Amino acid sequence: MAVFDYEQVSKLAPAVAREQRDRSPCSACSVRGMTICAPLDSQELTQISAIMSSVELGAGAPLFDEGEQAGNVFNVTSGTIKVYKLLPDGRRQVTGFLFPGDFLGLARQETYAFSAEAVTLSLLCRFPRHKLEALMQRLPKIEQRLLSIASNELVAAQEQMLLLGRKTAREKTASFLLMLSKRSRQRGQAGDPVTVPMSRTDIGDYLGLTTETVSRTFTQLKQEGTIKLLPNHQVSLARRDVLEEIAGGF
Amino acid sequence: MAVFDYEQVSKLAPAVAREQRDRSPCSACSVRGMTICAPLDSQELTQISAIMSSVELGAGAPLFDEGEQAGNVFNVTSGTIKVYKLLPDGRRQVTGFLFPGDFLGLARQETYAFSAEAVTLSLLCRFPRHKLEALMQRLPKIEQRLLSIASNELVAAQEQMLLLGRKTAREKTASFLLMLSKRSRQRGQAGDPVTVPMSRTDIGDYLGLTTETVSRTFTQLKQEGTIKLLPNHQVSLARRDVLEEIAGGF
DNA sequence: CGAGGCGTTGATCGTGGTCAAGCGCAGTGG
DNA sequence: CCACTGCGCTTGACCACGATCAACGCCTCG
Repeated sequence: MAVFDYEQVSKLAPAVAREQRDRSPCSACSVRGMTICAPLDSQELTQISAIMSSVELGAGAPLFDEGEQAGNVFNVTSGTIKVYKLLPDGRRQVTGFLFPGDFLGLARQETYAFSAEAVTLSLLCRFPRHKLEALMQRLPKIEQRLLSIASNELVAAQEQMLLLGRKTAREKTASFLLMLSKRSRQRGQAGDPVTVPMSRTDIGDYLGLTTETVSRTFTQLKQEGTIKLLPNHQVSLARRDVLEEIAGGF
Repeated sequence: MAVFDYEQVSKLAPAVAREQRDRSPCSACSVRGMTICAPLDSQELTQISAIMSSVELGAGAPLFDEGEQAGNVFNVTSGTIKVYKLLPDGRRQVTGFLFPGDFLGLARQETYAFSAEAVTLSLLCRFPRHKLEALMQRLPKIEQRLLSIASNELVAAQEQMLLLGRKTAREKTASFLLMLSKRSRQRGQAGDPVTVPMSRTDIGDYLGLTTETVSRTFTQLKQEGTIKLLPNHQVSLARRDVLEEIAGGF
């Protein structure tokens, strides 16, 4: 009942479900090696944890909306977040999925350029932007780390543009599964039976396709024996080599 | 004869046509306010100009190719550059056009993630990466500026993903023209009869369309009276309001 | 046990791609 | 000086990939 209760809360009181100002949880952080905290020593970790608070979001709970005052930046520590933009008539483009270790909220402007929402139950570290900026003055390592993160995201964004502009539905889908698998491995999890926590609609909005086309393409790949659809949002990349061939250089 | 001669050179000896190690041309730089040099005082400009050299590219001349060792970063001072990625079978996605003031080559990895090529006769400032990084240690302002540039590019990349994944040919084309106009104004040039220096093929590869579709859409917009096609790669946005309505919130 | 959300599948449609031809213009050589 | 060549742009006819519209099965949740 307790769990259920709080999921209710996360839906009703949007943005932030539960938060606490932990003293120094960073030392036990399982994804520290991949976040902005990676280059910091234990003394510096204390400094950054002093300005940090943690946030828990239930599945479907919004983190922030496009156009909102950009007061915080975040680090995902568990769960999956989706980031998207909308057209006035409701058409949606998911510009990215974020997993543990990923950074979120880099926006040099005053407002967020996109919306963010939890796909599954998620935990994040939250840093007030002005405090982080003040800290950056003293710890330039953080700034360097942010630049490095931004550069990597830029490379990924260009790859995604290639996918959206020039790949077929089949190629997009294969690329997507390989991307999930690669990122799963990067954070030390299994690369083969890969977890696909997001809905067909979310996948479609990420790949520039409709749910129906995504579903059909999955079925097609399954019937060829290239992938296997398992229970609990798991997909086995039975023939990774074929998938890579279809994806076309990813 | 001299001018003609050197255009020959730029086509035959690809990458770099002409270069010189000017002493301090930065003080006269017309686009300094929008580049990485913007936050520097005159003494710091001397330092950065010491590691800089300038590059001139003829129309169509490549600057670097995807996968190449990423030894330099660049600043465009005049002309137009296109940046693109290729699929193994030759399909191409132009991920961006660069104009005077734009920065190029940010790649935290060892190799370039994309190719770059001159659309028109262009001039660039070139900075060896390792030297710029060394300079960044002493002038953290540069690093901040780079982070700011990267953040802005990231926002633009997300906007482009929305365009590629979710807009129609008509919407894409309208958005493209408005983007050109906006950027032209940003660097202090006319916003209305806007210069469109790139070919229909380049536009198509940027918008995820074919040349034929781009051409047809231009014709359609022209016949409606929304735009006017003028000589010398000029396009008049006769009905900017209509264009903005078509573009759908850009 | 009923309701609603998500995923799958089928039938049909339409936007934009493909294939092809022709035009205009610039550069080239006779 | 002017045909010839080649490229970029346009236009037309046709096609196909993925969208749209619709129905249904399955599972979860109430």
